Amino acid sequence: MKRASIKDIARIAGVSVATVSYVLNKKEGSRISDTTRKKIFEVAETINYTPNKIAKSLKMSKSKLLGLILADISNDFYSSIARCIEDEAMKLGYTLLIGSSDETPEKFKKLTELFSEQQVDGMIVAPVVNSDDAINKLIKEEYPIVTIDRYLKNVNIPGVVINNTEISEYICSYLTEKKFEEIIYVGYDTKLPHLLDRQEGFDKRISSAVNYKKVLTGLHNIAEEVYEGLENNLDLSKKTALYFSSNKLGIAGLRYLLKHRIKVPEDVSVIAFDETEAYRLFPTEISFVQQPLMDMAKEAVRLIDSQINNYINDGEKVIFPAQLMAKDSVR
Amino acid sequence: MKRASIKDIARIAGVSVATVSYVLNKKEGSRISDTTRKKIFEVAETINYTPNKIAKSLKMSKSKLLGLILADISNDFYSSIARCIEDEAMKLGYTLLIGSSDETPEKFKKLTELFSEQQVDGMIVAPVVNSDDAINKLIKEEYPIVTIDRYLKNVNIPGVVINNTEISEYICSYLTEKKFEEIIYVGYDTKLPHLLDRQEGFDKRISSAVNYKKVLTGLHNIAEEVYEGLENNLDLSKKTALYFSSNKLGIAGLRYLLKHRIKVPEDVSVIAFDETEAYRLFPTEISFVQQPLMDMAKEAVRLIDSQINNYINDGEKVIFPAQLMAKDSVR
DNA sequence: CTGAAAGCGCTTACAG
DNA sequence: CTGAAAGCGCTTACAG
Repeated sequence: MKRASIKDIARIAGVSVATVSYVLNKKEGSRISDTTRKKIFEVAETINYTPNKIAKSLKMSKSKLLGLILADISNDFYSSIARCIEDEAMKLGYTLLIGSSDETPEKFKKLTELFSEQQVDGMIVAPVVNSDDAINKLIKEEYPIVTIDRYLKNVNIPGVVINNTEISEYICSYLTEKKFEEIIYVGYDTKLPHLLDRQEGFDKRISSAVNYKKVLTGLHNIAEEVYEGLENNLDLSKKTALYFSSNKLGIAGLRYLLKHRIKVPEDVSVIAFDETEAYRLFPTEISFVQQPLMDMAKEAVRLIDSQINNYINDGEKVIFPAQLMAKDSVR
Repeated sequence: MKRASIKDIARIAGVSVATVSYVLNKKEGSRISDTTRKKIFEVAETINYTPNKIAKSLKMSKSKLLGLILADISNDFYSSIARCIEDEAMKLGYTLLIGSSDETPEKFKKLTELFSEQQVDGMIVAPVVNSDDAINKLIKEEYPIVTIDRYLKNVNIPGVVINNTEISEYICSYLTEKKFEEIIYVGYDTKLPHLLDRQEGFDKRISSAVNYKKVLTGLHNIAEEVYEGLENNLDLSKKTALYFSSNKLGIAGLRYLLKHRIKVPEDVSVIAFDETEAYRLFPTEISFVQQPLMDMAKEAVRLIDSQINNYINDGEKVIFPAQLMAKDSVR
């Protein structure tokens, strides 16, 4: 599958490669006669020419490739983000390299290296715990990079986030007003700042009048740990609300309730983070926290593109408001 | 962010670029003294050298890039496949470009062109209706390409598929034995061969004794059309079974049942294609058809890799067996 | 209006 | 054991 090159076109059309390059790139300034222009397009068509972007990239020091590092592309939340980013990136002429870090700094680092070697023009990443080194290395090289969804403390790069603290504060107030006797926050035992924010926002607003418990799980064994946590903490004799701070937690928790035939909202009330089709197969419509993925994706791509074109790392975070979509799962 | 090159290393270490290239690539044959070897690694480390794969790609005519074209990366089924393929590809040193075709031949074609220009070494694709031209063009160029999940009639390329016809035959027999009075096949009104296979397999085994109906929807307005189809066809006075031939159809259908408080399996029995977390939040555990995604991904990557290393298009399809995971939704 | 030439960062056959 | 040189497929400043 030897591919035709610009040189082949030049030879066949009887012109120089320079001329071919000019007409194929439709450069304004260069005035090439319509005859040769036509000829060149003709030849290109007949020999089925496809430009070699790799050669162009090398010459131009621009690959029009964008790296996207997520925790796990098979997770609903991330695949939705990936989809939005794909669309936005394509609008600006970028092609996406996608990788999943699996929440491990090693894999994360490996992906940044891989992408960097492949000369991506920039990266959009959801950092994992202890990925500081990998990211700082990129920053030192002034590699364009922005975060999405997550961020890192003490690492100063632009990114898009949601108002994690505030939305959790809001949820807490919302639940408090409903006079629950007990509220269980189901979250992660992690150092990821955006998740801690969700927790702290909740903590901040919690009334001393309500019985407040936390169930925290690791990032890897979610279902089992949620089951165990609920088993040990859920007390149906009290009017209780559950707040799941991610889609995975929400799904695990709802499965627990289903399995034990615990009715929502009759026996217990539920709010879960993120939007996922799964919630919609639960017998009760679940109140959930919706993130504006489309807007976030658009902004992330805009940020990375502007950084690529003019590198300035002001560490600016663009904050989008998440929204409680109140349904029937809270009473 | 000017990056260090092999030339920089050579200059600082006081050797030629050839020597640097040799040691960095750890070539066996070339015997470079341990002193210079050490020196070169040292310099590379201190100036923070990252190899430029683009330059290497150009020289070697190998990019170690793989293109993956799916219908929609945000669909559970495809994002799971993508995840498996990502892992397998990485094992063989490939990096993944991912794109979503949205079931339109235009977008599909655009992606093949984009990927081809980016010099991917090969593509793994789930073709859409009328993508024949785009694919034939690649074949003519002897571009390594394999299909996954789907295939095209009259287009001869290797690929991995499941035994769509047989599994549907099996499901049909399985349901028939249970003496349903009415069976509704919910599928797509499409020309995609793998979906037609599912339908034909079912048709083939259907007994004239049972009342057999089909609800077919377009690829784009699934939820609404499933609702309407069930509204018009579901007759609860009969002992009925529903067979949803994809996860999207299954989810839409289950939502319909939920909304109308139709109990599974008391009022109606259900089998759905594909595995998705969503099914697990439905009050009844849903019997579903499981595809061996991991094996399929592995084989797809193996196929494309072997095609890349030694192009022979024998059009061979590797068929994996899907499996009915019988749960509580059929009685 | 068109072309010769340099150069992007690599690899490798060849020579020494 | 090491280096000079060609070349992968492009772009572009410069010259004519």
